[in-house]
Amino acid sequence: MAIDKEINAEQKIIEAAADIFEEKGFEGARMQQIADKAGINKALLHYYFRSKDLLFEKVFLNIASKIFLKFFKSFNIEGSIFENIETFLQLHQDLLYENRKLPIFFFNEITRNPDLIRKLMLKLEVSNSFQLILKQFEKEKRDGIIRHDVEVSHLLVNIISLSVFPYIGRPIIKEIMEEFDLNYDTFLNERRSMIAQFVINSIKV
Amino acid sequence: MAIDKEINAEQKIIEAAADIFEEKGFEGARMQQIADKAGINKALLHYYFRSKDLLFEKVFLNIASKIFLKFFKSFNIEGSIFENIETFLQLHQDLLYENRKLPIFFFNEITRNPDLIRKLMLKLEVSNSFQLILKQFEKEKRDGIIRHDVEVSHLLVNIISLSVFPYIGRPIIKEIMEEFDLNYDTFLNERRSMIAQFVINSIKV
DNA sequence: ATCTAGTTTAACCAATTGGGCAAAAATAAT
DNA sequence: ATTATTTTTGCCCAATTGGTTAAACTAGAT
Repeated sequence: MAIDKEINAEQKIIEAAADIFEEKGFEGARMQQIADKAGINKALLHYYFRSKDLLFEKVFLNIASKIFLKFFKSFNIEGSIFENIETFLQLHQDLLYENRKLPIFFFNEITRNPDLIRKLMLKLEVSNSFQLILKQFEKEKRDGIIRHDVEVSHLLVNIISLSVFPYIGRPIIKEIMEEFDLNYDTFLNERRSMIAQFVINSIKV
Repeated sequence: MAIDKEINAEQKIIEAAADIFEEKGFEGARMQQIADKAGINKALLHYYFRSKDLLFEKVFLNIASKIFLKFFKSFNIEGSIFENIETFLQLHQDLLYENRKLPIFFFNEITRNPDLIRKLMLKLEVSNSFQLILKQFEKEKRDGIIRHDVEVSHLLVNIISLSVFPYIGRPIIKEIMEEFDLNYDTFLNERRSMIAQFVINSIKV
């Protein structure tokens, strides 16, 4: 924390804003609250970022870029995706667990303002990265590692759905489970191996 | 529309509020906008519902109840779920397609205010209804219709994940698909049969 | 030491927002 | 027809919010 002292105002703002925006969303976040959390005067927010919109855009693209890069990186593995599916499903789960609040935040904000997606896609090469994954799936289909009748774009969406949705549905899943004395975090943990098995069963030849 | 004339103010407010809240969320919605859409004076909102919070709660529970009831109803089918999985996955997809904006709205609001879930569960018997579905799955497991190593609670979450997530991720899925001249609605349509196949492959004996 | 450029603050502002109130209009009861 | 009750409206209000501004502070250059 001694090193943290040297951090400049601009960076302090970005970090505080990330926390507040992630928790309250764009509409619910207050500039004053961000300033308080950053420990600076509210006017500094405008000095560095002009407006709430611009501050949000900066922070949003920051957060989303980091996660997407880590996600894409997880696919850079020797050997076929099919054979390593358990490995990087574990990586995804780690990523999700460390950023539980991110999914609902991300999807809510891009629904509110779809322009954010376009800006994100310009900053990263989102489409390209997805395309690379799909090509790898296609190759494994041709090589007979994956069933021939599997539609790869659906496979990718399926994997993401199975991983991400339980985090989006957390409040209701948690509440229902607790009614039956079950634990939500245990449930998430079970899914780590379960999702892999579920997917493998559906696509193995 | 001639009959609609007879509709009273209270009902007009509820319908207008549902539209606005669903589109803008609680934080983004404005009481004035709801009044305008309902074609009545803003003070009437408070006359009938006291506050924005109470109006929202009423509307939210209304919307959520309707959908959940329809969802649970879809499981009331003769014969095993496994054998009819295609049938009611179709029903779910119809339900989702008619209410595309609902999922992200619902999950965002219960994340913002988890108390809504508790109130919903008191109004309906959500836990009980889910429990019934799980029991049916268990029975089909014992009867050897479903693989014995399938964990039924995960199966249910998997099915819901595969169905619902593509609607939550709509903005980004749509944007990426359009980059490759593919159509999002077509994609959703393909999933109707695909999800069933994907699930069947994972749980058939 | 003082000048200069960038940084930070306190105080302020206009606009918006949820909400309240008293009068008016409509409806029901006598 | 008149009274009582409910519904609806116009107008107002205090609080909040994003944003501005001018002054004060800081540190490096001369």
